[in-house]
Parts: sequence; structure tokens; C-alpha cells
Amino acid sequence: MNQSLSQAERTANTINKLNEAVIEKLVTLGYSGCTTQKIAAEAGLSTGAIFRHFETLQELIIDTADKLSTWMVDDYHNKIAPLKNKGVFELDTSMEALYDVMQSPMHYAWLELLIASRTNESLREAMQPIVRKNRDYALQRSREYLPDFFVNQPDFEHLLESLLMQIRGDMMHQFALSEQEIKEKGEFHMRYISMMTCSSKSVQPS
Amino acid sequence: MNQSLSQAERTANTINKLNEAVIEKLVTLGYSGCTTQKIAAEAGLSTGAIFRHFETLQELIIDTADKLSTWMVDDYHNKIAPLKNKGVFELDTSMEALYDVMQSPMHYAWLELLIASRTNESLREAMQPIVRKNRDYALQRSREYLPDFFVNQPDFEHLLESLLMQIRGDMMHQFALSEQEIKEKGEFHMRYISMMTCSSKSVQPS
DNA sequence: TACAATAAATAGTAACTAGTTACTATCAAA
DNA sequence: TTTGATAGTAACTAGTTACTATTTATTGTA
Repeated sequence: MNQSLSQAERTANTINKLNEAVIEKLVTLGYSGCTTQKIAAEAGLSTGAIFRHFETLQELIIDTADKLSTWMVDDYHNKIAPLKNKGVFELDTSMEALYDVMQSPMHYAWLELLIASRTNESLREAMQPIVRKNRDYALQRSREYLPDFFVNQPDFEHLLESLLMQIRGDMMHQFALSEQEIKEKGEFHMRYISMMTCSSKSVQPS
Repeated sequence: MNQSLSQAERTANTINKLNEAVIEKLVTLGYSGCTTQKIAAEAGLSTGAIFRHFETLQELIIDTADKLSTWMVDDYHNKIAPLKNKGVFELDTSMEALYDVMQSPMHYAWLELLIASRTNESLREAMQPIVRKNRDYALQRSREYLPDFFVNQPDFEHLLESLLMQIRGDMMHQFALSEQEIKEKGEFHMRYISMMTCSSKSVQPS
């Protein structure tokens, strides 16, 4: 295996395997489960291989976070683009797709990174520009897909962010609830968000 | 020190110190920083003392979570009760107090427990009844303080929960942002929540 | 005061952690 | 085909983890 690959190809291949292993471990074990041994085992490599390409474990994790910040947005748009073309596209549809995508593995990985940032100063510092990049990219691309009346609201950016945060807060609370409770809560929340969004007007300074 | 204390008093004293140490470590280091050594050092005790009163570390953490589930609610009501008596009490005031309280150390500790529950099965199982208890107690006590028109809405329970989750999602996103960004976002979000809450009506099934 | 019972401290354990080392395998250009 | 660079491995380090067995300190009771 790995025969007749150029050095550059081998490197790209290995780093990709490591990125995917980091995401898998973030999803299944959380940030503290992202150890060199577990990542290497998941990627089918030795722990030494990690340090051939990254100075520290955190560097690999941050490299993965950086890639996640765009992958997540693209993932959403890959799922919502077909809906738009089929003519069934409305704000409800977008929000439901958003709710759905935010429960994907990549978003759980992202959530673990955000939470770990609170108590890990060096991680937080490295995450700051990545979080901003993610936010800007999400806003930019969402203008391509969301209905005009929504996008053109004066508080559109704040509003969209609030919605994202609301969904995320909802997700988090569900970790300790039963399947049935999660389903009921999710359904209510989805209706609530749709209603609020559709009927929302600019939020004035108090 | 600890002179002329009964055994029961000594035990209660020690367990209280351990509970407070767990919260402190959850806040400053996160769930993975809640190690026997760090907790014992914070409490001014030895690691052996932990195992004198609890079979496992997780048992101590769960005992702390159980106490947190009521302390958090009481903390909110201790802060909001004086406002009500001063006659300046409205929904805006309650929501602002809520937003404030949810950034307290106890809530950060609670957040860490929720997140850790996602990837830690035994913790999640132990947290489930505690989370339900917290929710029920919060709903029960909130009826004492929130304005009648809000409490009497048919979807009051779902609505309040959605608000709590929204605030929590907002908090989480702020971990990787600057002070200034956090302030701006918080102010917008507060206005948004107040507006939505005041103008909300029952959410109908779709 | 003698003696039992409980509380807490001390000093371990095996299994884990991030990172390093010496080494081999592969690739690429001369 | 020789030479040098890069990629990857297995075994190691020093330190940390939850937990335990043993010892010492304190309290309760006769």
C-alpha cells in the first residue's frame, strides 16, 4: 500500500487521515479523548507519525478545526442546494435543514472545540480567528440561499447568529434527555424558530 | 482546627468542601480537569479523603451535580426576589437577571457536566434524573416570579426552556470571541429575546 | 482512662499521557 | 545505481491518572 505515491501525496494522505481521526475522536470521546494514541490508532498510524507533520498534538487539532470551519458550511449548502432547485425552498425548509445539519458529526466536533476553548487558553487563542472565519463564511454563503426578505433585514447577521446559537443550545440540553423527550422538544423548537423568524422585524436598540 | 466537632459535622464539612472544590475545578479547568488530586488540593484535603466518603470520583461529581441542580434555581430567585419587591419587576427585568445568572460559575460548571454527558455514558445516565429535577424545579419556582401573562401562556414550559437554551447557546459561542464582541452580541441577543418573549403567542402544531 | 469506631493522610499501584529517540522504508534526483 | 532527503515505526521517557492498603489522628463511649 501507498506504493508509487509522491512524497507530497503521501503527506496529504496522512494529514487527511489524521484530520478525520481527530473529528471521529472529538465526536465519540470528546476533547479529552483526543489523545495521540487514540488518534493514531483511529488513523491506522503510529503516534510518531503525528509528530512528523505537527509540532504538537494541539497543532493537529487546530489544523482540523480550521478545515472544519469551512467543511461545515459547505456541508449545509450541499444539502440545501438541491431543495432550492426543486422549487420547494422556503424559510421553513432552510431552518429544518439547518437544524438537521447542526446535529451532524462535524458540528459535535466543533462543539467540543468551543467548550474546550473556555478553559484552555492557548486553544482559545488559536480558535478565535477560526471562529470568526467560520462566522463570516457562513454569513457570506447563506446569502446565496436564504430567501431575500430574510437576508435583507437590517439585523440579518445578528438574527442568523442568534438562530444558530438557539439550535446549538437546544442540542446541548438534549444530551441528558431520552429519545422521546428530544424528539418532542426538537419539534416544538423547530416550530418556535420558524414562527419567530418568519414574523421577525428589525430589533431596535432599547 | 476542626476541634470539638462531632463526626457528623466533620463529614458534612468535608463533603461540602469537596462539592465546592468540584465546582471550582469544573469552572476553571473543565470536566477533564476534575481530577482527584486537583479537587483534593483545592479542598485542602488528601485524595484519600475523597474515597472515605465516595466510592468513586464520579460519585462525588454526581453528588455535586445534584446539589447544583437546586442551588442554581435558588440563586436566580435570590437575585430576582428583591427586584419584585421594589416594584420595578417586568419581563425584561426577569430576562436580564436570567441572562446574568446564567453566566455565573455554577452555570459554567453545569455546562461542563452536560457536555461531558454526551460522550460519557455512565455520567449521562446519572445526570438524566438530575437534569429533569432541575427543569421541574426551575419551572415550578419560576411561576412564583414571572409575570402572569407569560406564565399562563399554553406553551409556557416549552417557551421558557427555549429561552434558557438560547441563552446557553449564546454563552457557548462567546468562549472564542473578544470582550467587545461578546458585549455587542449579548446586548443584541437580550433585546431579541425580550422582543420575542413579549410578543410571543402560542405556537401551533404545524 | 481504656478502647472502639470513624476520619483523614501517606505512600503506594498499574495504566495512562504527550512527546522523543533510534531506526527502517520509501522516494527522487544525479 | 548511488546519494540524500522525507515518511513512518516501535520502544522509550517522565509525568499524571483513579484508586487502594496502610497508617495516623480524632471522636464517641464504657
